[in-house]
Amino acid sequence: MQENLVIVESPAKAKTIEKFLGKDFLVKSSFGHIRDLSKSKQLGIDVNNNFEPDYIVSEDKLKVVAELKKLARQAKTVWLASDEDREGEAIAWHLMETLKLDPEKTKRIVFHEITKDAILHAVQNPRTVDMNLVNAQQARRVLDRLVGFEVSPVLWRKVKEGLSAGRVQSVAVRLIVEREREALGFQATSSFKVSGLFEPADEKKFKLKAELSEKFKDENTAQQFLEKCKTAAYTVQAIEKKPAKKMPAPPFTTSTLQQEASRKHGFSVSQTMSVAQRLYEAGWITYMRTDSTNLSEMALKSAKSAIEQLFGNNYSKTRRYATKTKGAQEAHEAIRPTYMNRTDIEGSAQERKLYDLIWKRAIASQMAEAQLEKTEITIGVSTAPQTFQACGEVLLFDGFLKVYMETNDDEPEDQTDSGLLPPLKNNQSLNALEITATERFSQRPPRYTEASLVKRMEELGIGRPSTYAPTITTIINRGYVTKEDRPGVERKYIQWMLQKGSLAKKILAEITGTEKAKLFPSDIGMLVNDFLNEYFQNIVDYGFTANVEEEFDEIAEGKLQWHKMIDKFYQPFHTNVTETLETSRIMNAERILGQDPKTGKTVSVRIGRYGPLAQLGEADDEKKQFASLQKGQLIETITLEEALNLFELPRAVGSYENKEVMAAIGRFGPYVRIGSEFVSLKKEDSPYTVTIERAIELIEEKRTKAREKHIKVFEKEDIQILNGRFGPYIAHAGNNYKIPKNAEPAKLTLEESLEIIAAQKDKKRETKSVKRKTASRKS
DNA sequence: CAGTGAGCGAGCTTCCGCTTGACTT
Repeated sequence: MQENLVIVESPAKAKTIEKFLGKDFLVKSSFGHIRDLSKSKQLGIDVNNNFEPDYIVSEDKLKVVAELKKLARQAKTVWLASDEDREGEAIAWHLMETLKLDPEKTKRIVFHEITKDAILHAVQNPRTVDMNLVNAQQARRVLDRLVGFEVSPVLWRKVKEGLSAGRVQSVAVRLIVEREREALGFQATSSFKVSGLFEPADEKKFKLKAELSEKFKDENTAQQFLEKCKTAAYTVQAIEKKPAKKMPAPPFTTSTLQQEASRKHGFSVSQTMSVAQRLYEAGWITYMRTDSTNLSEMALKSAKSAIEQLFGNNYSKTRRYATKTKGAQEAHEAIRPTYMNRTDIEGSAQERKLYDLIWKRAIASQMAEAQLEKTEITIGVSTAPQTFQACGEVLLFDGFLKVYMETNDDEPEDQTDSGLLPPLKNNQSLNALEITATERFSQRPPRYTEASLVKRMEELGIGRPSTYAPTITTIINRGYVTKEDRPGVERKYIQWMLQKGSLAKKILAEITGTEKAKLFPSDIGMLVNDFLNEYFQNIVDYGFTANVEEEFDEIAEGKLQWHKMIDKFYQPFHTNVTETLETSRIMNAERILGQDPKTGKTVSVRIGRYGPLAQLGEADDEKKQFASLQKGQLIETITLEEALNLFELPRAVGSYENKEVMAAIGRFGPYVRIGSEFVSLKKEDSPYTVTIERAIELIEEKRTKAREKHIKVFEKEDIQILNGRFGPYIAHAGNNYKIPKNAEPAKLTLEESLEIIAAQKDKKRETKSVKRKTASRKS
């Protein structure tokens, strides 16, 4: 039995460290926190006794704790090596308490990078658990419990059961609700942008595109300008050349990795995290939950040599990045490849894509800046004071751009023409081939993507790298927010063009406002947000976390007692909770839309037991009718006309096979129903107008498809050859198997089918064991 | 899978952060 027991937070880290420490050390993992506030009592906190927390070992940690307890008893020295931040220090303290460790034989150590030197150095410089830091964590934990467990029940009483509120999630919802209202209230304004296509008057070798320095507010002034252009002479007034440079971005943190993986590969935030987790466990990258942009000295060195080898000495430039993020704890390095010279890895397509991104970003961060030359040419118009500008950019030295360029959140609408500009001289005269004035609209604020929400949360200091993805899941699960696509709408715009001396107007169309995988608030999300804003303004204040963080810092420095800080917060907060329970009304977001012109009955919308609904008739009307609001409709914005339309469904379409055919909109979109048979409508059909002929066509189409579904069945062996969405496949014992390309599905024999199944089962097992192998070899 | 919307009023829901599998579609 080893004399030394080292406890870290993650099992992958344990494996790595064990290699460095050698035989005398046994390295184990606590798998994160081992204790938490109890839930059995009211709050898990005694608010009348200095907020004494009631900690219990979490259900899923009982086994780990039992094992660690046993090993700790057998060890001479226990080394607590959890992260050097608030949470890590608390984990160390909870281990002390729970494992009943003897302070005499317990040592607290920390290291910032996982290298042999750093770890040996840590072992030689042990300290004791920092109670101030632990107390800062207790304050954080207790505050979050108090807020979450006192405000949520208010929502159950006043809004709807099962709802939740919290310091982090409620602000995340607020961001989304406010952005939605900005978008809904947005009024686009338009202006006219003028561009010209020129060529030299003497030699017609090349063409040059340039833009007018001024935008015109309306069509009239734009048109007037074009009139002036009819008789104008154009000359080059100035050519200006300026050197410029571009700097690489710092290496990834959790939040920036989530943003780039989303922009470059369309990964969701949780997808990025689970792929990164696999890369970490296989030993390809450093820890993926970090807020630090720092790279270890070893990483800097190996990046330098990798860059020099791959691109040459002039491409390398060692850079150290300071972390600017509010509330960053910096217990880890930035996310980077374990081996900087490893340009590619084995793994799934997703793993390789994400690794590639991490490698490029880390390498680029240690490369020279790009050198550019920017050129700006000004073209004068003899009949008007405005000038045209052409901008060009020439790359003199690519530097870090050789491997990586960060993308932007706000996709610019028109690309500025970059590249080499043609050789022109001052005072050279030009001909205008065409001059166009195009109507352009101001951009509506875009809805948040998961990743852009994380970015905003990080800016506000709300949430931590380990909680960004789970927070998004929570607000979606509570029904506050949905992630969806919304189609754009067609918008007309005007274009005037001057060509060969004559002016012509065109009306063109573009699609605008398309949203893909964006976050939209639901009615309940908006209602809860409004409720919290009214009664718990301080909790959903954007500065709330930042303010309490300052106090947590004071606690960590030993300048403030944690229960005093909590007491100062709790007294007014709790009074507010009690008063709100007594005074606030039950909220259902009811809106009266007006009267139904046909019946004169009142039309209203509100949140009911199963979600938002429209109601025709007053509450005491015995014949009142209900209809659910449809996807994308909000109580806040629905019109009387739209609400009345909801009562048109379900609609009797006609009859077929002596049965009535109905059309309606369900959870999965518009459908027609005959008996208990449901058939989805196609994009071009509408449940309001679909005819019986069309309905029959759709029903028969579906029936034919269902008949064709079964290509072949071997009943005895439970094997079916089926036609699926992605083509034919084999179904057996609850699993599906691909049919090889060279095989003909209809002609497959039982033996061949069994072979296919067996072969693919083997493959599955193989890939699993390969993964396990790489994991144990590398980490 | 495609609905519901009133009501006895039981007994339940809920937070944030630190970790990794064990689950299902």
